[in-house]
Amino acid sequence: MSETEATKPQSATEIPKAYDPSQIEHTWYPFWEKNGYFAPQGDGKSYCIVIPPPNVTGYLHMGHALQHSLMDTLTRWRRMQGRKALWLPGTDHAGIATQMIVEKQLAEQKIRRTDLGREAFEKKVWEWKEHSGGTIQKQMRIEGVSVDWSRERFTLDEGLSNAVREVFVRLYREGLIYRGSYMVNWSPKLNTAVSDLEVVMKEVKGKLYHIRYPVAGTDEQIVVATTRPETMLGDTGVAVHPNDERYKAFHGKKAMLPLVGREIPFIQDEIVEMEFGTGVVKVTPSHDPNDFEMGKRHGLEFISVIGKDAHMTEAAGADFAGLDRYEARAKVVQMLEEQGYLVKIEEYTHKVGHCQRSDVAIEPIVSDQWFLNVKNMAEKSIQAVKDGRTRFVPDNWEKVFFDWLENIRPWCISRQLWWGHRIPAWFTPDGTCIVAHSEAEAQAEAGAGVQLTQETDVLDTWFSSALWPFSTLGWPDQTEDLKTFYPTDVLVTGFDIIFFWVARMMMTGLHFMDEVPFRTVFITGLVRLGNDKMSKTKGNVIDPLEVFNRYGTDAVRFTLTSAVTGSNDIKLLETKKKDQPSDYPQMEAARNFANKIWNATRFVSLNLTETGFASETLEPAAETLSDRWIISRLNQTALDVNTALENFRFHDAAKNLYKFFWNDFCDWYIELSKGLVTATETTPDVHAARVRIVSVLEQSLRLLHPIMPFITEELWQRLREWRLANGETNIPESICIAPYPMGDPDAIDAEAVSEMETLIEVITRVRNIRSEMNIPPSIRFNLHLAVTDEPLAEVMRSHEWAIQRLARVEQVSIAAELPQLGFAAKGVLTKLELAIPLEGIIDPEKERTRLEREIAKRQEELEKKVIAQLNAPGFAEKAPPERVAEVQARREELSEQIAKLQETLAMMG
RNA sequence: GGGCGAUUAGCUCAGCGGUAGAGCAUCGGUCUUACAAACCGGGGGCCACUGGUUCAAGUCCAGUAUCGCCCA
Repeated sequence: MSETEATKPQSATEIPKAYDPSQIEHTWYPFWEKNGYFAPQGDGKSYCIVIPPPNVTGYLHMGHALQHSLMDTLTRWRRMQGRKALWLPGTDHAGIATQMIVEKQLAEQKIRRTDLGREAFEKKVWEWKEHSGGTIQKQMRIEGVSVDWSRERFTLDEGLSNAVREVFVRLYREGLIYRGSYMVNWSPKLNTAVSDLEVVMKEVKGKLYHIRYPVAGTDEQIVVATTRPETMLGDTGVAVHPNDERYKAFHGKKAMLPLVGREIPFIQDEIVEMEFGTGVVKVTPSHDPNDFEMGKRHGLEFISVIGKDAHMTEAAGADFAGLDRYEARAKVVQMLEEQGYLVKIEEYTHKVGHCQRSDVAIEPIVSDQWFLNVKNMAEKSIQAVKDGRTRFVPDNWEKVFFDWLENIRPWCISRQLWWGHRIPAWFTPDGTCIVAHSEAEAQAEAGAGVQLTQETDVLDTWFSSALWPFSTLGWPDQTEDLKTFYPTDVLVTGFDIIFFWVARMMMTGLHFMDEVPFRTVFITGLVRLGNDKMSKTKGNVIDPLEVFNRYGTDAVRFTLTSAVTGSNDIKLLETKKKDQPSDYPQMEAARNFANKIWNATRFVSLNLTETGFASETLEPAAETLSDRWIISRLNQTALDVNTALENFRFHDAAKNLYKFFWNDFCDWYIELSKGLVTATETTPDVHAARVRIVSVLEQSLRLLHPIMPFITEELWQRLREWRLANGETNIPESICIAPYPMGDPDAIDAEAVSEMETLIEVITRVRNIRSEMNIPPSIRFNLHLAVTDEPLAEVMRSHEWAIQRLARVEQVSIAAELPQLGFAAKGVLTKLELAIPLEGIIDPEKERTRLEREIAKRQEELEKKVIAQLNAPGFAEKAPPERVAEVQARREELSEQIAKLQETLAMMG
């Protein structure tokens, strides 16, 4: 649909009978986007959310759908409240993932990236990004997200790259970034170092090899146990605990390394566990993190026997050089056995670090890498949360955050990849390292004519993501956006990236902006299908686009939003069907809700044919009881929804809206309004009823809009036409910039609420009796009401028509007492009694059973709850007097009701 | 080994100190002039277990069990 069509919805009377999301979604997004509604506007207080950037070549999954729904709900809500709201979109370059994909594609053409060379390869990746990028943005438009596309950023774009270089240079000059030869997690598959976080521990069934090492100059020998016998080729020591009595005699001695023949010293180190194996461990400083530390502490030799390709190096000796690490293991074991050094092999299950991305076993190796010392920044981040400058919702995540930051180690930020931000460091021929913003700056520092070679490594993608909340707002320039929107208000993300991303944004934000990057972090749960995590490999995924298409985007958004309680996982139910796509009952329910909204509006619209009265001509006093009641409920709902959203209680917000719209507005208000609203002659009362129902509906749509943007805009626009024709002025062009109803406590009329509740109770009781007595709806009967409270009697008298209509009653008689009626069904309510003469309509036996059940229900409550509580020791003395009075009142009420019901029963004979 | 979360109606979940709730499912009824994707009504719960605090405990505390997640 074109923009002009979008701004001119069809005439209200032509509203289709059934809600069809495909007819209305996709039409409004271009209208919103072209009119710039999502750019921050006005002079309100700023409100900002930065999106967790998805992979630039990624596509939408249910996790995005959930988080985007929540961020959009918050942003639309704040925008409608008049805040200067900005939701800033963007994507990240996902270094490893993207490079892997492009390498895989090249591999299909039998090309390796090294064949192409760095520049040509990078060009390929950019080409691929141009080709397959943009998918996620298109999908986000389908989601209806109100992001400001004009501010969209990409981690590798010029501005952000500039910020990355600036941060790197500053941290280097502050001594926090350093380069050095340390043990890192090496992925032999990806051929790069990865950070501690990118290593996942996996349980592996392996073997524990016990190997005999002779003690030099003696006949004695010790036995060491290892899961990685191939590393023995690089052993440069054996270690025991200093307190281990068993090995005191060996202090100062040397062991003879089998197969190699090298003499290696005994060392004592507290890290050795006396209980493990024999209490003696082999020390391979170049291939184990603990051994690395021990090697440093004790000045051991570092011999690398495994290379970056996970094959044995020359240093492993002629027998092993060039072998794969696992082949080498077999050969070492075989040779040890042949030479009599192998004591035994045990089955052994242990945890082995695996590369998160490629799933191969991590090889700890020593290599030159760049590190960021985050100790200080971590402490400041902890403090910021402790001070409440940033809070987590729910707050139990704060503990997780603290625990990790308290034990943090330097972050290895260099990656041996080609796709990413190249580290701005240059080396002179003599090995001097110069870190600078640009090659020109480095050259100036090195002196003209000095040959410079740039560092080939790139930075961890998370290094650039860590800057996201300020780099996207223009930093290092002091832009207006940066001043206006930093610190941002809310970050919505999953618990899985608290460490990867949230903590790191906190650290850099505090360091460079001297202020937290966000005030609140809302942590979402996982979207599951049944009990399982959705995963592509398992094939149990829901494609958001498929369900958007089937149930409507609004319905899926409502489903997800209403399922959010704290950080609990969201379990989506599935009804599997043969040869057809599964059904999702929760989404069906939400779609039915959308249909309800649709049809309620349809009902109202169908009756909006008259425009002869301007709303100003209404008498203010003409409000009916149901008007006062629905306005009270509307305001209460608005108050509740605003409070719920303030507190990130999305389920509460959605539930309140659902209840109000369906159970109050549709079930009662519309039903009660029908008589007037559908009248053929337009009297002032009729017109007033129409104006009021439009007003309540219109406000309801505004309340619903942040969660269900498409259907509410579509319907709101239809009402807008009539309102304009009816003389209303200053109506905004779009619901998304219309004010959000805040709810007014003064608009809540307690008397009207109470009276209306009694009316509802009467109607419901009559319906209940009809149903229980199996009286068909076609039969109409008379109703007698006994009301002593005069104002309430007046309510009943003035709403006789409502009782007649909604309870299908012929005639209503109202008096202080019930008349003698012969055989009648009786109901006892809190403030009144009712009777339905049923002579000849139904079997008295049925009524007797029904009455007995009514009595039994009350009797049970009276005895087990009320009397038990009143008689409980200490209740009368210690409970608050109001409470005691309450329970006593309940006792009176129940006793009275029981007495009346029993009387009726007795009269039946 | 340490920590976190869950355990309430057949299912999915709210409720977190004062009469056990919703949606879906189920059962019965309905062409009642917006909606059968609907309307009206009903049934269904030792709120995991064991103790404790309290006049009062799904609700607070301690422990147990089962399940799930995170860290080592």
